[in-house]
Amino acid sequence: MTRAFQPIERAPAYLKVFRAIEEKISDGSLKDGAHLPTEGELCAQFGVTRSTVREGLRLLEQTGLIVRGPAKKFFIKRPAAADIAAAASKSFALGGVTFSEVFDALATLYPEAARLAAKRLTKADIAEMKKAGDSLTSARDGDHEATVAGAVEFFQLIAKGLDNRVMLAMLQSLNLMIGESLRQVIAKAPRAKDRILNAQKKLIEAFEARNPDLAADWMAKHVADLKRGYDVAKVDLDAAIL
Amino acid sequence: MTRAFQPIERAPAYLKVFRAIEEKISDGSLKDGAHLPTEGELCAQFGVTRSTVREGLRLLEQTGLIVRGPAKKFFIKRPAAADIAAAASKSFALGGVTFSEVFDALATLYPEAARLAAKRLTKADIAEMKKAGDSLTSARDGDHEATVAGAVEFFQLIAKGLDNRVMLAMLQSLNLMIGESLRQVIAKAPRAKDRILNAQKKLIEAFEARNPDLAADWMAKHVADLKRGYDVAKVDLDAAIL
DNA sequence: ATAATCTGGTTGTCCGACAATAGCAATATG
DNA sequence: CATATTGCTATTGTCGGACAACCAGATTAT
Repeated sequence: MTRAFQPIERAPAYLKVFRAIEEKISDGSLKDGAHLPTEGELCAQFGVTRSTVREGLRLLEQTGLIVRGPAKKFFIKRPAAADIAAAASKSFALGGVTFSEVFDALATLYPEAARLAAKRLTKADIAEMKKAGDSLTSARDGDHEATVAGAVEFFQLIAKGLDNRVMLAMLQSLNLMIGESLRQVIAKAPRAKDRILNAQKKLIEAFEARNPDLAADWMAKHVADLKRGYDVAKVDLDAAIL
Repeated sequence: MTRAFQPIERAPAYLKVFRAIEEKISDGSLKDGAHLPTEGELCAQFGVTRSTVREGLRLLEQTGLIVRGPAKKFFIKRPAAADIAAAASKSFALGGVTFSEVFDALATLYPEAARLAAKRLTKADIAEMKKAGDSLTSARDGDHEATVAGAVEFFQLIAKGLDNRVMLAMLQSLNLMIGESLRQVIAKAPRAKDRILNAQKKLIEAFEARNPDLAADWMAKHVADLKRGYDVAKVDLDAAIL
């Protein structure tokens, strides 16, 4: 039989509020940085009560499309790579992914990232890496926290230098997840800092020489080294991260 | 002056509700698949009103930690790779990433994914790929939708076969984002289907031969071919996806 | 036994209210 | 005059109660 009627779309009002605002953001009617009307104003426009509007706002809030500004007003914000990375890594953690999965991804992605980096990093990027390396060098030897920070910082700089928000978000989410385990490794592996510094030096050289293969190679070694660290530190690779 | 008092922690009640439930989920008190108490019950336990509880629930809902089951009850769900991928790709789209960024990531990740796949895919995985290939082969020639579906399906099977949820999520988010542009390419590139099928065949051979280098190589070609398709279809690589 | 109906519990939405808060203006203080 | 204090106002956060819509399961009718 021919269907004379389409099913009418039934969705809770709070969802419609959410979608309506999301739509306005994605099509550009609500520009990045603009602020949302007050709850009362939204009630009037949508013709629903504040409770309903507020439920919609909670959805937007959690999606990261709006952020609180001064005076508790909401401002439109298009999600940046860092937000996506943070949300993803949190979800991964809640989903119970293991160290081994994270490490696996790291070992797969980062050598290729390094390869790209050798082609794309600007002189300024490389200069920043050197500076970060210097500050790590001068850090007190037993300062594990500084070593972890330095190692992650280096990864971050590579990711940023790729000039690709998708890859940046992916690499950053790995960085976030690897942090804790790195802490354990560095605390227990005696010569970790020196080995990290050496790998960074070699990588920077490869970047400066614009030698993608060499960069990928050293990054692979760097990651493999980290892998050995896991064994030394007796990190259970099959355990869920955090 | 010495501070005698620490700032007392002030957070809206709805946020506390969210965090409390999130905490119970992540520490395992609320197991996957269990159902949340009714709103009324939660009100009683937290000592807040339904409006407040509901705002907290909206946050959980959007985070993907709870899903609606029968009778509109909420069930606990630890986020799966597919959820993370969907959320990430949506955020990327809202963030305005371009085709070129997505393609760039694709070109970087997938050859490595294929390399891993050659090592890890089970016979069953490969059999499934063959079957998918067969159904694509038998699809009507002008059926672009089936071709797109077949191409994406193949990518999905590789991603799944890696047995790594982190990589799965990343690859899936790329798959989601590439879908639309793939549609444009296939509609305009006359011999697209044949070339895709050929690449798939070669890849499957490499998988069966357990030859990682060969697999990576063919995947690189496959991706490069897609790249040419973009030129032919005159897709603006600097345009935002969707 | 199957279909139709009732029923209790739950969600979605509304209304109205009020305390807490933050920004801003008016005022007091030096 | 400049700065600190206070008061005002708009907005948010929370409350309580109310009711229709809805759904699963029990009950009744065919």
